[in-house]
Amino acid sequence: MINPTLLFEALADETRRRILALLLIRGELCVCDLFGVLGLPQPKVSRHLAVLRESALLISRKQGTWVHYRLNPDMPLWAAQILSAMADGVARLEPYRADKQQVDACCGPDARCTTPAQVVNSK
Amino acid sequence: MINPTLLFEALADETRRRILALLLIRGELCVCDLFGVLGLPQPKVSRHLAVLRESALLISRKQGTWVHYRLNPDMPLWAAQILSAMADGVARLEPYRADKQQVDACCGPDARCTTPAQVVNSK
DNA sequence: TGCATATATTCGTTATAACGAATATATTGG
DNA sequence: CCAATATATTCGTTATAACGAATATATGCA
Repeated sequence: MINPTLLFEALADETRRRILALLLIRGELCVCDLFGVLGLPQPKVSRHLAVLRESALLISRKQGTWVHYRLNPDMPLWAAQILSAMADGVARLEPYRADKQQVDACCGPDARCTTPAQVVNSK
Repeated sequence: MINPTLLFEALADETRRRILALLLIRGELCVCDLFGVLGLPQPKVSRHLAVLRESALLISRKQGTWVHYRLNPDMPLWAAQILSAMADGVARLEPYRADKQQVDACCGPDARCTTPAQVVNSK
């Protein structure tokens, strides 16, 4: 299901690595959280999310107007190992480190975000 | 020393993944072995080897007119894990599978090649 | 020195991918 | 239905990267 060529093309872009690194920490984030934390224009983030979806690294879940992205849970071991090692490799570098602090500050250090979408979900 | 951006840009090209996968199996190969096994023009392979050298994934060792390439032994764990997982991901796919058979046929299933260079070395 | 072999590099072209700006779609609530 | 919000897509442009062909370099040997 996951193809090495698509996976490595996806990982060749820093914005996409930042998104993946955030989702490895967070589990799930909506588009507005992502472009808020990354400080990038929404269409840019949306296009990169489309690439990650097409490479089968991410899946999306639509809830009202919000779309939540998370890692594809049906990922082969080798692919999950690559993402995990990538996260190790970037953890101490900018802008990844700032991204992590940003998402912790915005949503707290725990697994789940308290974004508008999450507030809605919890009602 | 190894930088995630350069690493993932290097891995985004299939020829470079084929080279890395062969070196993970073989340990060390010279340029003539590589372009022989890959069935690609020598200048093309040489340019891709330069990219892999500049990304610090490979180091080269010159012996006479031959240049031997191998994985950089001073690679951080996360980078080595990515290469290892990449090899797992491609092992059953073409052209990687055929490359492995080709290099085994040409050099025997053991760690060292019996290329012209190797023959010279053993004298 | 001169030739042959192994490897590297340059050059001009072409394909690919990222971008900003603008716009489209879709869902919710009044 | 209309307005507001969240997300996605299109379009034209620009930057990047890969390519084939040709050439350069460097080493070994007669």
